Amino acid sequence: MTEKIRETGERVTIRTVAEDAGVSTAAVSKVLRNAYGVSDTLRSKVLTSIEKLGYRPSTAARGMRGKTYSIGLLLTEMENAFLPKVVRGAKEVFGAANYQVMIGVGEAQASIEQSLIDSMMDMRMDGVLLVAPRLTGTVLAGYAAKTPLVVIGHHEPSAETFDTVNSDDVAGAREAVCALIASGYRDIHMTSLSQRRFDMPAGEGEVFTMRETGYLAAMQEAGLSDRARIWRLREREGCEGPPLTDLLKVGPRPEAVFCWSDIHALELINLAWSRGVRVPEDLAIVGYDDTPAAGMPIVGLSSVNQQGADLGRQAARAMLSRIEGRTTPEHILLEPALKTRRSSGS
Amino acid sequence: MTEKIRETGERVTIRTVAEDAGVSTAAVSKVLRNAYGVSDTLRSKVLTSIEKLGYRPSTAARGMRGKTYSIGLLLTEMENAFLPKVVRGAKEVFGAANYQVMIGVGEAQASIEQSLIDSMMDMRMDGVLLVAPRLTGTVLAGYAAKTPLVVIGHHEPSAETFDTVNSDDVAGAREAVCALIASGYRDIHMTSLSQRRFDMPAGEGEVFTMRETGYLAAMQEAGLSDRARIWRLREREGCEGPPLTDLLKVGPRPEAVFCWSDIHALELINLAWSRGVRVPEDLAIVGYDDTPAAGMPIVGLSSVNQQGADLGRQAARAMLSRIEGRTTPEHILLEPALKTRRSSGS
DNA sequence: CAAGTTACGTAGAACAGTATACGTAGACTG
DNA sequence: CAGTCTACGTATACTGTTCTACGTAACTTG
Repeated sequence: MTEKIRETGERVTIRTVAEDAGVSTAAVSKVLRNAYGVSDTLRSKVLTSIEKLGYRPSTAARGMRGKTYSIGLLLTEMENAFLPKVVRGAKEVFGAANYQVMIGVGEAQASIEQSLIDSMMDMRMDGVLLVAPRLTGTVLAGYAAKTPLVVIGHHEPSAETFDTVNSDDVAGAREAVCALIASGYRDIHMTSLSQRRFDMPAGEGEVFTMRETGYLAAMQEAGLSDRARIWRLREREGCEGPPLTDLLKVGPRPEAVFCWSDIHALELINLAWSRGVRVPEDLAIVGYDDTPAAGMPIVGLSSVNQQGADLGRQAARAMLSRIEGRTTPEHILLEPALKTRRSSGS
Repeated sequence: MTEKIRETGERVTIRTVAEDAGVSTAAVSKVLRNAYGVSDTLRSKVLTSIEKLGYRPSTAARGMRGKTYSIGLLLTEMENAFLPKVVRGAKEVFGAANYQVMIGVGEAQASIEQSLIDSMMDMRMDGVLLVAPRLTGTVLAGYAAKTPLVVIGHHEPSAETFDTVNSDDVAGAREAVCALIASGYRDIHMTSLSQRRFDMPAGEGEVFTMRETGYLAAMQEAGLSDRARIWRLREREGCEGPPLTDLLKVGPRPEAVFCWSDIHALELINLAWSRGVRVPEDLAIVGYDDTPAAGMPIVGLSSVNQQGADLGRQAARAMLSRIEGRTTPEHILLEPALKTRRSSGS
């Protein structure tokens, strides 16, 4: 009955290896997971067979009972030039721990994000790492109940079931605005996004909300509250719409603008250039994220660097410890640093 | 014996659904795959149970016998701003066919690329789509024997076992160089990468090789062969090294430079700006890929657009038809188009 | 109305691993 | 020298699907 050594076609499975090495499949499995109870002789026998046959364990099968040694990483969109560093940092740590990272791209839609997270769980990935998701804390908690979850770029310090890793956006914004004030600017406006949810407790929410808080705090500390103004632009609208062009009109034009992201800052700097508005003489600009484009000499955009690689690394470490069994939440905050370039004046 | 309805903990499997709907697991599976042999009554019974229980099929288990409805997409690196469009195009087609796309990032190292492809196959993904891989045709053929394989940005027109989708890099380069010639430039140089393999038949190889061919052809057609010069820069060295700065020295400085990629072109345009070399008056520049940075008004870099989204879409279509069973190879070539901006003169 | 199709469902093997219970040989103890 | 402990391997149940083979009921057809 066990004699049917019929050719299984091509695929070399754990059984092929076991047969070749003259041991049981479980023994092979043990060697693979270097579990307890394997002698050196057995181990080497199995290892040579694996080598000889070019065997690779199937992650799919593995996922049914054990772990898959893979992590799902969800990005909201690929266009944001800030993400590569985060990914690189995370991959560095995960790679060292022998985890593979598979990335899903959410196209900036909550529904796509959700279906991707579901897929990652369906694939039995060992954990899911979210970067700047467009999901509410409730939804996140729902996922956290089913899989180890770590979130980057989403402030939720009271979350009990998942970890968050963030740059201190309040401090970053404050630093940027303080630098503008120190350079002598007084009429400092800010560009931000339109709010999607209004029911957030203080200290929670999306990163741009935190940056607004930092902006307002810095303005207030300098006694400039009455000059503060936040231009809320609809997302994906770009800066072509009336709001941002209005910002450049001579009448109400501020002396300086703090942009919640380089996405806005770069559009603004280009818009200014196109209309002959000199930067920083007529308009100083500070961005956020310190993307590669900001660093191009021809652009020279001052921008807050939030150490993407470190965010990624810390998040990956949190994930690993959570996979190891940690259940107490961790909420990590990293210090950003303003990178000063031409666009913010002297 | 079948009476042990002991609580399985939490997980709702195909069995839970079958029990709830009062049918066999196979019936549920059939509904899921909408296979032949399911009555409307049975279908709706199963569907309501699925809905009620919030059941989701496990991709991992699915991978063991059937397909996983997931595609592995391998990117060489994330930094290249040309990739998002390709990904978006591919996701568009895959998404419509209900496939999930999981992305792996190769960090520009062949060994990492290989381990990612292996992982994707270990996860039993239904196909693997490679973008500008650093792998040889032989290695690619090896993978193609084991899984449906489509490659973007790697010319291998004689490959029998996998498909390729490319922009016509020879034509693109020729168009770029012809445009420069038409604008009156004669001393036109090119930047490229250092060759890694020299044993390629004509018509095969990496994209920059093709672009060199197009450059040389255009120069020859204009009788400028003796003025042609290719500066080969080591990869990842950036443009800080001696070669590229040399290019800007007054003595041998060309009138125009065709860069194999915006990566070089942007560095060059910034380098020129920093040194007071006017673009295009002192030096005209044309890049390749038409990345977002090239389109910024402040940069104004002319660049060859190779329709990334279309590349992605075509590749995804090829993948789907290959998964459906096609075995004859397809080698698709798309027409690029030069986007003219300030940097290439009048 | 018996025989032959056709449609619908089901049981159970298969897939490629993990994890656990259990048997055994050798070392250690009193 | 019998009894216990421990280290090591093995057998086997288990995971969540797909898929093949088969049984049965309803519907045609002669």
